[in-house]
Amino acid sequence: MTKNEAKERIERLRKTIDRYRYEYHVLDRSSISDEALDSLKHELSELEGRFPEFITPDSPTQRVEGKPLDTFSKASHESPMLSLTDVFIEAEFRAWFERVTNFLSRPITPAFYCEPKIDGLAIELVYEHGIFVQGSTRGNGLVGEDVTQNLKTIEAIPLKLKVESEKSKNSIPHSPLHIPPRLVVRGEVFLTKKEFARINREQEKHGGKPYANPRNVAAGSIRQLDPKIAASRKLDSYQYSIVTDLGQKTHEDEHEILRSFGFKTNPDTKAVESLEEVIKYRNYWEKHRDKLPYEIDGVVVILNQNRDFEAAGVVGKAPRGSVAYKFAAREATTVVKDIHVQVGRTGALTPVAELEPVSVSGVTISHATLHNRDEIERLGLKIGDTVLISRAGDVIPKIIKVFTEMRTGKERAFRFPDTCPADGSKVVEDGVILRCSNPNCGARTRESLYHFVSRGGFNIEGLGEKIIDRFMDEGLIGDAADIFTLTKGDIEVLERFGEKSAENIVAEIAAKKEISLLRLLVALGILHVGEETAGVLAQAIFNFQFPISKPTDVLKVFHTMSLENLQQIRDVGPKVAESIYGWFRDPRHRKLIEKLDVAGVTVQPMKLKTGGKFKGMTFVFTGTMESLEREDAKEKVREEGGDVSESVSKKTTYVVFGENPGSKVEKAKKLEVKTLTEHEFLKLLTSHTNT
DNA sequence: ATCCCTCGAGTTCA
DNA sequence: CTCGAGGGAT
Repeated sequence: MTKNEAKERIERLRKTIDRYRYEYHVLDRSSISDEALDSLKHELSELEGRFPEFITPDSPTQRVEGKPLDTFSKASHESPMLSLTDVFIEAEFRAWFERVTNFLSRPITPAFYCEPKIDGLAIELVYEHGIFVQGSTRGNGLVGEDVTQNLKTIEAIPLKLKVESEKSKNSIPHSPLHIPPRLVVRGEVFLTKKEFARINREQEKHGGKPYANPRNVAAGSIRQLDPKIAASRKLDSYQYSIVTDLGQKTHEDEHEILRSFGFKTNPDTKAVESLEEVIKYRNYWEKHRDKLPYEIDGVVVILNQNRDFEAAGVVGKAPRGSVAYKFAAREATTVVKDIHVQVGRTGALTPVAELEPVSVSGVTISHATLHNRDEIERLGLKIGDTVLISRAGDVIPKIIKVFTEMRTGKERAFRFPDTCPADGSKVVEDGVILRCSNPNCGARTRESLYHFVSRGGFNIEGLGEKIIDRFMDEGLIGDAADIFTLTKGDIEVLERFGEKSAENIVAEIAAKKEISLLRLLVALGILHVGEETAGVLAQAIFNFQFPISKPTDVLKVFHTMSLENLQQIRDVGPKVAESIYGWFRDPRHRKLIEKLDVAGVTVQPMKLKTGGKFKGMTFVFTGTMESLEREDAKEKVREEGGDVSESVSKKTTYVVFGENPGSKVEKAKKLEVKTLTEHEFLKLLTSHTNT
């Protein structure tokens, strides 16, 4: 990057950040998430680090946050309300503890108190003789806004402290004997995800733009002049610390005392005694953050011994004895370097964005699919744009927003090619999808081969895309049938293939020569025929007029069927029928099937179980199972006459879940569909009761 | 004609 | 996982 380019980018980043910061901090209303804003700020400070000559005093990196609004009267804090230093990775976290130890210049016992870091608004509450008298926001740390009236609408905040009975006083070790004349506590006001979603639904119903995050709405509600608005939003609040000295020795004590006074505290906090346990706690919640009813972006770690915490003092605007151990951001901003077009098995042209690599949810992302032409238009994306990306379902990278204000004018519009990038054939439209018109397109042949050997199809392990590419490029194979006539000698002469690996591949291929009718139909890659439809077809044609034992039998059967015949089959309508009909009448496909026969591929006789014990039931699998592969499990269900589906609906009989189940379990609960663990499923499978 | 349910296809990274 | 669209129900 040249100096001039850096200067321009720095300026644009500042402008963009300022705009969203204004929305965020002053209007409590933002169209982007904090993570997106952080990502932009991060790039800015990095650029400023490389080009310090461009740092200006008004840069967002130089600013101090949070000035109180004039609309509220001011409330001074008894002691400054500090912010927290962030750490993201284990090494940074360990470094923090080392810094503290060094600073105290004495070894301290690693005793920490951990709590979820809620995405909300920090508040301070003052009680006099047990009565809530004042509540305030953080403001600039020294002076905040007096929002007492609004805080009074929150049910989780007691208006009057609870007085413990003599009996319970004894059972709670640190419960104070008396209500102190003055008590100052701090905590967080937040919105549950559910309430946030409800408010956004309302908002959209009235034609407004949805809010980007619950923090903004919580802050906005508390900073309303009209308490009725705050009351209409069901805000929640946890308190987490006591400013007043009541003789508490640890942070854990403070939580206990808070509870005894009738404050609501977070139930998921934990006192631990080692760095490892903190890391475990943090990683646990990173994985399970969706289980919590509120948004969190990390965990707060504090030295549990108040003596240590206080001795550690303050560094900058943050206490040294505490850190925010944050999760990897789920959103980040980056730049689209280019857009290229991929050709799939069906000839579909898919645009893919090449990104400046960026870390999202702890994984470096460098590509993101753009699906189709419409998607690019919808986003208004140009090559060179600065974009916001996330991972759909925490897996698939996705561009969610284009920062048009970051444009320099050098961005190029992307033009979809009129010809296939792989072979130059004409491109034809098929709904929103563009396809290469040439059925023999090289890219399509290649993709079809990948599909042929994939799980679902012939399931030839050890024959991945890289190796297929290699074999094709070496001229060893031209189509799927050639795979079965590969010999050890063919392979072992290739560079980087030894005798042993050649042997393994050949053995694996030979072992998969016998295939079920269902998988054969999937492997062929007929448009609109996936696993489900293949299953239905297999049922329909097996023993149709003659038994099927080899690939050409399949060919014969389909040649006896008219379009009308095909449409008699369940789940087969005009489009699917047309596709199947045409496929088997294509001379190239006929030749392929004949070659498969010659190569020795055979079709397993189908165990046609009428009235298996799963008849009429539909199973959905999710997560990883220990004892058996997902494909095998599906097979077993089908053998017992059951159906397997990929999506949960009210027609689903059972959802079977293994390790790390996806969202399907949630959906099952919502639809009141029964769920089974792997163990329960196996028991059901081996039981002999016909239900 | 219209809605709802499902299926198919394509996609990323380690 | 998500989108688009095929198929079947209404």
